[in-house]
Amino acid sequence: MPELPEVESIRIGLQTYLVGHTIQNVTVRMPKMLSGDVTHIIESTVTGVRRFGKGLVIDLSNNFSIAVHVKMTGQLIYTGPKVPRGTQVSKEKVGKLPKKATHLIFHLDHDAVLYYNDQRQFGWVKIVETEKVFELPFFKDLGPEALKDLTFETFAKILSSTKSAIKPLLMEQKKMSGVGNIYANDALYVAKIHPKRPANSLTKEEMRVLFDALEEVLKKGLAAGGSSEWAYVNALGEEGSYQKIFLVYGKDNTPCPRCNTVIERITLGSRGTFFCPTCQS
DNA sequence: TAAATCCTGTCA
DNA sequence: TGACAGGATTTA
Repeated sequence: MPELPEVESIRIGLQTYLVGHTIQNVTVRMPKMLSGDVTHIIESTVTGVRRFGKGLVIDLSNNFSIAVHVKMTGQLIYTGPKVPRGTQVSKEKVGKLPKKATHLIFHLDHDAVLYYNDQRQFGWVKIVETEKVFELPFFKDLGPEALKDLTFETFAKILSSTKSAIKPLLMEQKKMSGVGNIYANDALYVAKIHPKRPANSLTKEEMRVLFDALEEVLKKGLAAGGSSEWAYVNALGEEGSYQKIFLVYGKDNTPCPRCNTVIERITLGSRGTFFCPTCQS
């Protein structure tokens, strides 16, 4: 499921290849995936791509933006000239496009195309004035972002202020943004903290260890180009590799890398939660 | 704070 | 064939 490292990988790809392209036309195959007036973006040129938490903002030359949240299975795939390197995108990696789950097709100049695919249709694409991006519900209430503006002091304050379980808390985008199920599970494993621990029961030292663990797993995710356990691919349709180094996520019934205890799976906040019952207390 | 909602591919 | 997964929002 795309979290900060996955969405950042998409952002980098779009920033590299999409910027400078002009949108000539848009094919809307599933109207419910798109909101806003599509005529506002025709003939406008992409000037930059920003990311806030797990949200993306494609900025256009006419002061409009395309805000995107890919949720579980959304994909933004660019095909066309790779401007920086001057080579073509490999057809093998991208696969045949459009496909069944392709809901929006942005036709660009120079025979380039941006596809929005979404198997489960949980994501959204919104056309909005650039200055009103932060009035959108998701962006409006976004908490400080992990790896960027989330300081340890703020992190400690967030944890101290509630007795709710630490793992679901890490995933609350209004408290802190960018962390989802995969990296929350792995960070708690690195920090040797049980996912059900009340957040305010952590000692200052444990909070520090967890803060550093979060940074560590997110950076590893970024270095691996994200994880492709589900539908995630980057802006060129390529998979990441972090799923190959999952520590506990999806590893139930396999031995703990540290102590060989069998990894357990429980449901916490209606999310799959994986941990080592020996290491994490 | 917990449960329902959206949706479809996957798996038992 | 039915249960299940799951981010964020909505409802109870």
